[in-house]
Formats: sequence, structure tokens, C-alpha cells
Amino acid sequence: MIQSVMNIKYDSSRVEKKWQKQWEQEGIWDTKENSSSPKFYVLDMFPYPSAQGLHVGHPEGYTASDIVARFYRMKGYHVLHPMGFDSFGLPAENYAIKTGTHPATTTAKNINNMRRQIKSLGFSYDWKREVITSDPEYYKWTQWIFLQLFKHGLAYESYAPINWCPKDKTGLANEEVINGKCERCGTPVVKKKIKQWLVKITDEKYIERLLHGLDDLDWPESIKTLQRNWIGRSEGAIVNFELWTGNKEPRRKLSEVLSSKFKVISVFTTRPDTLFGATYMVLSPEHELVDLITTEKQFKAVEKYKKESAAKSDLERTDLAKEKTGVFTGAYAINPVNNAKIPVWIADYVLSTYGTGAIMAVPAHDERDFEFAKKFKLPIIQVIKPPSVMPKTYPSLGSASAWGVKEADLESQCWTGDGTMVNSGQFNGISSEQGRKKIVEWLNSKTEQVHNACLIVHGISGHKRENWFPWLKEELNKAGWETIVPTMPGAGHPVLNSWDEYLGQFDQRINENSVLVGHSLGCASILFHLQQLEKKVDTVILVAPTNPLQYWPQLKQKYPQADWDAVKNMSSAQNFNWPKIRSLAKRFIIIHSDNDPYVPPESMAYYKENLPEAEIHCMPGKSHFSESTGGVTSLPEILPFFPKSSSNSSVAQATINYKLRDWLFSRQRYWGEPIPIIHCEICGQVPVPEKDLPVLLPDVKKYEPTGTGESPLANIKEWVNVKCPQCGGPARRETNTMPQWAGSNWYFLRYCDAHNDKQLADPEKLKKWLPVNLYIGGAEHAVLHLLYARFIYKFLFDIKAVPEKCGDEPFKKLKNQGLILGEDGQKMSKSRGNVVNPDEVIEKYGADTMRMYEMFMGPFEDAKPWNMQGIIGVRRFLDRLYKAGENVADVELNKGKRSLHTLIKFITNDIENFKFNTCVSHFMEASNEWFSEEIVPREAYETFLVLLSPFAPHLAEELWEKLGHKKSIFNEKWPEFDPKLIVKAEITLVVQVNGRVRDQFTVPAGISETEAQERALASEKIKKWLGGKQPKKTIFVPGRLINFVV
RNA sequence: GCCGCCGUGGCGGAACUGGUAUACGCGACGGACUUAAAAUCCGUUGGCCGCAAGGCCGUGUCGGUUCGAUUCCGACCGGCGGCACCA
Repeated sequence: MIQSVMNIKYDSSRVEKKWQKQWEQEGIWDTKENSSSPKFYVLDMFPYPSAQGLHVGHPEGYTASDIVARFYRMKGYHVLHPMGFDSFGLPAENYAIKTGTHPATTTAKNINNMRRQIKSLGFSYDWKREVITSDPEYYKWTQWIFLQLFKHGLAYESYAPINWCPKDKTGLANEEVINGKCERCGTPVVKKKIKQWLVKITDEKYIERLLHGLDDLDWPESIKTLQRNWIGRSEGAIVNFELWTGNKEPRRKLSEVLSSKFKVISVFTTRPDTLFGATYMVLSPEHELVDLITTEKQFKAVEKYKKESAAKSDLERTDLAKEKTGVFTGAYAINPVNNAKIPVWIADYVLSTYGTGAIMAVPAHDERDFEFAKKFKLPIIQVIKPPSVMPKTYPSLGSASAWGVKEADLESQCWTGDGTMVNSGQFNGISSEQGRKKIVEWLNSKTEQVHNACLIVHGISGHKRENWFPWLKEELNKAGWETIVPTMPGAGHPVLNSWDEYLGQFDQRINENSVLVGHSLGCASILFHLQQLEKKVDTVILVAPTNPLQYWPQLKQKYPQADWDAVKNMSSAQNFNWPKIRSLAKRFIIIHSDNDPYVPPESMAYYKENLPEAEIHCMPGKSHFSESTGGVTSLPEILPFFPKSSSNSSVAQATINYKLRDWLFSRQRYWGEPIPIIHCEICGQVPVPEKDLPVLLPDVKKYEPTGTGESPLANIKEWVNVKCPQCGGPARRETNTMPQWAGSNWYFLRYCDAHNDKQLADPEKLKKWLPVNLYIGGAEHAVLHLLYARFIYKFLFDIKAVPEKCGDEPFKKLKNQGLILGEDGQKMSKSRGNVVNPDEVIEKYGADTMRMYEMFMGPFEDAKPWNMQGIIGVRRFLDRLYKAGENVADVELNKGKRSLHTLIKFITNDIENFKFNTCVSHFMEASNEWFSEEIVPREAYETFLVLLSPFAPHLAEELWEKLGHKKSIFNEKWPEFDPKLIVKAEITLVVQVNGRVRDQFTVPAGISETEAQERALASEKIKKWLGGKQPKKTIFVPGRLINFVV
């Protein structure tokens, strides 16, 4: 029970309030901007201002960072130590739904309460730099960052299915889904297809940097591993399996299938060495090819299975799927290594979102495939022989037969490790590691050399296009093209309508053998897309290229009803980076006519100028629209320009896959930063001009999300309906808000220049402070916050918003505080009733006691239970220290010098090594040694107070003042220890016989081995243990022990 | 299942680089002060045997390396955290 401390002399609450007030008035924690001393940036993860206020876990991290901040200040550093609030989020919004109180009101109230609580612990924060993410002055720059992402093609809208929490009525990022349930409310998550904004964290430009950047960081290894696993890089190969053309009763004509974008089934595998053991294939039920290949006979079963798996929530699909399920499609594919005809199944153990959404199944060497094959009686062929001898032999571990079992016993288990290849044709006998490489090489070399992808984009040139493209497709098919990716027909202006989908399909298929064809305005699209893709291709063919600069304004007028949403990419035609485009293709071909009103000489001049190396072919007498073809000319005439069969088609291609998915950046909720995009019917997605930022979050009457995927903002007509900033036409604001994590991934930049209204922060100030030297917070942010913040920082670095000098990693050193558990050893929670309220602790014991106890409980990074009884020990220590102040006298510190300097050394080292718990122990030990005496030497007492001041600032300051000092103790320099004074004159030498302690005595510290031996052998006890025998060997550890071996 | 971390007194924990295991604190027990209690102060406190000197055992379990292991290696058991059909 909490015991009364009323009659203790030290009145903590009075003293603490007194100094908190005085420090604030004097502004002694204000950051000194102009200082030539080295900088140190100590950052805490800022809290969400919850209604429950501060948790005892918060002060643990804050105290540690405060100790470090004060320590570095006293060591002469120039320290930035700020605090703020991450104040957008669901709880305030849910509270608003329940009570009608505006989230801003709730948030302000909670912030005030938490700020009071934080201040009551006496931390040395520079509150003048406080950052609040829901403050428009702040989120203006969150929006600005979003606009930069958008302008760099890293923020995009998509209709893909997302994780949807039915209770919170909002989309969740993958990282927010835990065991198939919503991180916040535990509701099972379902898939929902809604329009959403995503941020391309998986962009090639960033993903490897996010991975490798971890290598040099001073972070806990566990967090780095967590991030690496989350990114989930795996190396392997994409292998193409041809469809078997003899399939019976196809529902679709073979030509239809083959002319689709899937002529083959592509799989991703990390084990190409097991290809000879691939006895069947599995597509995920969502795979687009399923419809095309399923046979009439299997159609019903496949449809039923697809429906079933679609209806399952993620939770059911993973949790309940202990038993594998699946259905045969009726189709077969050809294994490229041995031309074996293997069945194609669908099963929901194959994920549509990873790899290509299809696998080759090698039941002998993959647990899941094995299980599936057993259940559906599919053949199992062993192709890897497990090593029969262990890499290292340990006789104690029994015989190697334990390993041999796996070789023989394919009935009940499979071998997923490496080994020697068997049943694999010419690869028999080589190791599986080698086989991985060799099989991929071999497959590539034996394949007929043809192109594998042709991307065709036409313009909006109108009527006859429907004829041109199917025909082109067919002709190219006949000509032996491996894969033709067609345009998608649709209403109005087909390409434009399907533009987004269209691009997505190509991206992975395009490689250095691809040919890209554009017609009319599609030429600009092709070039722009190529530039965005940043992949090398073989050839770019431009047929009747119209000058985009000339045409877009006209077209907008001409086709006001068109889906101009989709034209956005082309509106950026002004942004062509010609040198880059020219570097991306080996060959450029331009085909035009001399009789084309849409391709006037200016257009040709435009392309000639920018693509000087292009081969130009003029078709005399043709026009832009030709009767039969819809193109500039008839196909037979342009086909010769398609380069034929000049390079490799990749049947197998080494590649890399990641688990990480793009970051869901929109929520269908209210209390968040509005996404600064305007949707115009003509111009599409238009970024809000920077001068119009911030887009303020308006008031609403109802906070409930509509549940249909729209936020409550959609109901405010006067806010939603705006004029397009580009064309002035009618437009609508984006009504989704940003996710919880939007504001928190750059707040540490803002602290450097918290009130700048011209830019997110002055680069000069960023240069001064970044990167963060020490970042302290909970391990629960290991993935979400720390990954996103690193990504945004790298992006800001790339666009030069973060100066080059700062580097592209924001947090040099990271420390995670361990969880503080309840007294019952369980996680603190309201329902368990084991929550400790910091306010009460401070009231009973004082802030300094609280701070020191939190440090004393155990290692900073370990989880440890709170103990109300334990805290009294710290309080007693502080009381004794307080009392000892009365006995301070100006006496010479003679013998005490050594222990004083030892203490300085311990405290200094332990702070540097984050061992705050042992600091407290050292303080207590020193206190027991010195302060129970009648006379306390001033030198010892004062130095002790300076060392203690980062831990117990109020008491240290109070006692410092009582000693007669006029200036704050925090102006003191951190004491240095003198190594000479620490050396002990005498030590206890331990004498061992056969490694067991048998005697010990005090000897001069520098005792030599011979002397030590003499003394030890003289000991009666040792004589007894030696039993008259001569030691075989003597081990002498200077300053510690001597050991005789007999 | 996979990845990471961790097992030391009644409890939180300490132990440098392989060198006296259990520092410091809590609790418990005994004592002082007090009419009494609280508070405070002093002492004892890993287990077993012994009057004692002293001895034996002891850092999750079993084994290994070593003159010597809480520390290094191997296997296992138990706990915590994360990921989870990632091909």
C-alpha cells in the first residue's frame, strides 16, 4: 500500500513546483541556436494525446532522453530536445461520434492535460518548438509533402482491394492488420475494393535503400530484423510455363487465350533448382488467367471455389486453412525443363498479392505443396537429395541416420533444404545452390529468340481504331511474338478510360526485349510511360506522332465528356526528359505520312529535334485515318518496321520479390489531414496549388463515415465543390483524409524550425540539427512509424528538401524502452485494473522519485513489472540525501577521492551505455558510504549533486541552492574523473586450487606473479588443498587471482 | 511453423573482455526508539550438513570446450515479442 510520507522533511511537491516555475521563467531549456559547440539532437517519440493521459510507460522513455539531454548539455553540447503531439487519429473521432464533441475540442483538452503531466516531471524540453500535427500551420506541410509525392509519381489512386475494418469503417494498411484483425478494435478485417490513395514505398528507387540503409544504423538488431522481414526481399526467378495447347473442351478459344496478355503462366520461385520436381501448378483463385483456361467440365467447380474463397475473410483464409483446399481447372501447362504436361489447379494457399499470383508446385521439397499433393493425390518427385552427413560432425549428436531418414521417407515428410540434385537430367549430381543459377541460364539459352512483349498505345484519334488493333495483334501473333499486350476496348476513348489499369499490367512484363508502339497521341503516352518506368526497352515505334503540346488543349475542348482523369500523365508531356527517354530504348522508329492533317511539319520537327537518332519513314499519300486500318497506313506496310526475333525471350529470369506493399494513404474518416487534390472532370487529378495550402479541415455535422467508402467530408457540398485550379471548370475536392501516420513521419524535421511559414523547415537549420542523434520510443513502432518515416525522409532527401549534408537516414541511433507491466506482471490495461496513474505516483512520492524509480526498475530495454513497494527505496535514498545536506562541511576529501572519481566514471559510462538502472545503484552505494557519516565533505556532496542532477533535477537544484549557489546547477560542467585516482592501492587477491576459491588476502595492487605465488603457497589453507603436491600449472590474472592446478 | 529476445535468491535485478555469483533496492526476520503504531536507524537473510572451524550444492535441463563458464559451443525444456500458406 502507498504509505504516507507526510512527516518527511523533504517536501517534494513544493520544491518541484518551485523549480519548474523558475526554469520556465528563465527559459533555461530554450535551445541555443547560435552556438559553435557540437550539436546533439535527442528525440522522443511524441505521444498521441489520449483521454487517459500519460501512462507510466511514457515517462520511462522521456526520463531516459531527458537524462541524456542534460548530460550532453553539461558536457558542453548544444542540445535540441523537443516535444509535441501526434494529434490526428481515431479515438477523438470515435468520441465525437458518441458524444458530438468536436475532435478538435477533445484533442485540445487532452493535449493540455498531457502537457501538464509531462511538465510535472520536470523534463528539459524546449516547449517553444512544440509541434501539434492537427495544427493547420503544421499540416500545411504534411499536405505539401503529399503534393511532392504526387508530383513525383509516388502517390497514386487505385481501385485494388484493401483491408477494410467494418467497425472503424476505414481502410487499413497491411501493417495495421494483426492476425487478420484490425489493430485498434480487433474486428476481423475483410477485403473491400474501393478507390484509395497509395504511396509507392515499394518504388525501385526506395525499396533497396530502405533495406540496405539499415546496415549502418545504430539500432537494436531486433528492430532491424523486423524491418528486413517486413520488406521481405527474396531472390529467385520468374519462370514461364507454356499452356498445353491440347486442352479438351476449352470454354474459350485457344486463340483468345493466347492473344490475351497471358500466353504463359508466369511463376515466381526461389528454388528454380527444383523445377524438375514441379508436378503441378497452382493459381490463386483471383488470378486473371483462371477464367481463360478453365474447361467446360471444371467450370462449375472452379466458379464455386472462387466464390467460396472470396467470401472468406483474411482470418478464415489463413487460420482455418489448416487443411488445404483447391480445385482443378481442367487445363495443363508444360514444364519448360522436361516438357512434362502438368495440371493447373487453383487454391487459396497461393496468394494473389505475392509474386505473380501463381506457383509451380514441387511437393517433394515444399511443405505446402507436399500437403496439397498428398491430399489430392498428385505426383511427388524427389529432385533434391538431402545431405547424408551433417556439415559439422558432432559425435554427441548421434549418427547421421537421423538425416538420412528424410531422404527415404517421402511418404510423411519433405525436404526443404539444400542438397544434391537428382532426377534432373543433365543437372544430376550438382548441388542445389549451383543448380539454381544453372537452370535459369540453361532455360534462357535453349529458348527460341523472340520478343516477349509489345505494348501498343493509340491516341484518341477516333473511329476506326477498333479495327486496327485486333488486327495488329493477330498479325504480330502470327509473326511469332511471345506475348502481345493488347489495348483494352471500352466506351468513349478506350485507352484513356483504361489507362491506369493498362499501365499496371505492362510494367512487369516490359523488359529490354520489348517493343513499344504508339499511334497518334499514344506516342506521347508511350514515351511518357517509358520515362516513368525507367526500364530499358528494345524499340520504340511512333506511328503518326502528333505533338502533344499542340494537341491537348484542343482535345479537351473537343471531347469534354472524355475521361480526362486518365489523361493526367499526358498533361505532363511538357515534362519530357528527352535525354532520359533516349537512353531507355535501343532504337526509335517514326512512321508518318506526307498527307496527314494531324501530323503537321511542326509535329515532326518536334520529334526530330528531340529524338535526333530516330529512323524516320514517310508513307506517301496516306492520311492519319486510313479506311481499313484506322491507322496511318495499312499493317503490311508498317509491319516491316517491327524488329523481329532479335533477342531473348525470358523463359526464366532472375528476379527479386518483396513482401512489402504500397502504403495505404487514405482513410474514409474525418479527423485527419485533407488530401490536397482536386478532381476535375476535364483535367483529372489536379494538385492544389501550393499557395492555397493548407487545405483546411472543415467542420462537419456528422462524424460518421458514410460506410460506402466515403468520408464525412463528402457531405459538405460547399467544401467539396470547387473550381478546377487548372481549367476553371467544375471540380470536386478529394474527400479522404490522410492516415494516422502521415503527420508523424516528418515531425522531427519541424522541430528544427517549428514556426516557419515559408517552407517546412529552413535547410540551414536542418543542416544544423539533422540527423537525429538519439531517438527513443517504444518498440511497437518498429515497422509502421520507423519504416514510413525513413521512406519520407529519403524522399525529402531526394527532392532536396532535406539537405545533402544530413544524409538519407533520419535516426542514427535508436533505443526502445521496454514495456512497463502491471504489478501482476501482465500488460497494463483498464480491464485488468492494473494501470498505474503517474499523477498519483508524483503526488505521493514526487517527480524525482518517479523518474529515478523508472530508471532503477531494470534494464531500459527490458519489459519489467511496476512495484509500488519498490518505489519507496528510491524515495528513502532521496530523503537521506536531503538530510545529509545539513551535515555538509568544508573538510578535505582524502580517502573519499577514489570512490568519488569511481562514481564519476561509473555514472558517465553508464549513461553513455544506457545503463540507468546501475547508475541508480551506484548513487545508492555512494550515498551509503558517505552520507550516513556525521560530516559530509562538501566536494563529495557537490559533485554527487551534479552527477545526480540529470536524474533528479528538482532535488539537485534545491540542494545546490541550499549550499549557497546563486546559479543553477545545470550551468555546471559535467565532472571529469582522474584515472590515476581510481587505481586501487590494494586489492583482494583470490587464490584458487583447480579453479575453486580456497583463500584470499589483501595485497598491493601491483603485486607480481612471483610474489603472489609465494604468498599463496605460504597459506596454510592452500597447503592443505595442494596436499603437498607441486602445482602442475599456475595461472595468474593480475589484480584478480592466482590459480594452482594439481 | 519461422524470426528475434530471455530464463540468476521470496521479488525487481547486478556481475568488466571467461576470473570471488547474488552488488543495489524491495520484502521477510531480529533489535533500537515509542505507552503503542507508523516513520526512522542498526543487524541477519541462496540451499543443505555442522556446536564450530569448515564443507558440499547452486545462475532453466543435459552435455561440450577451459585451470576456471551466469558468460563461449551443441541439444532440449519453459516464457515473452513479432511474422505467419511470402513460393
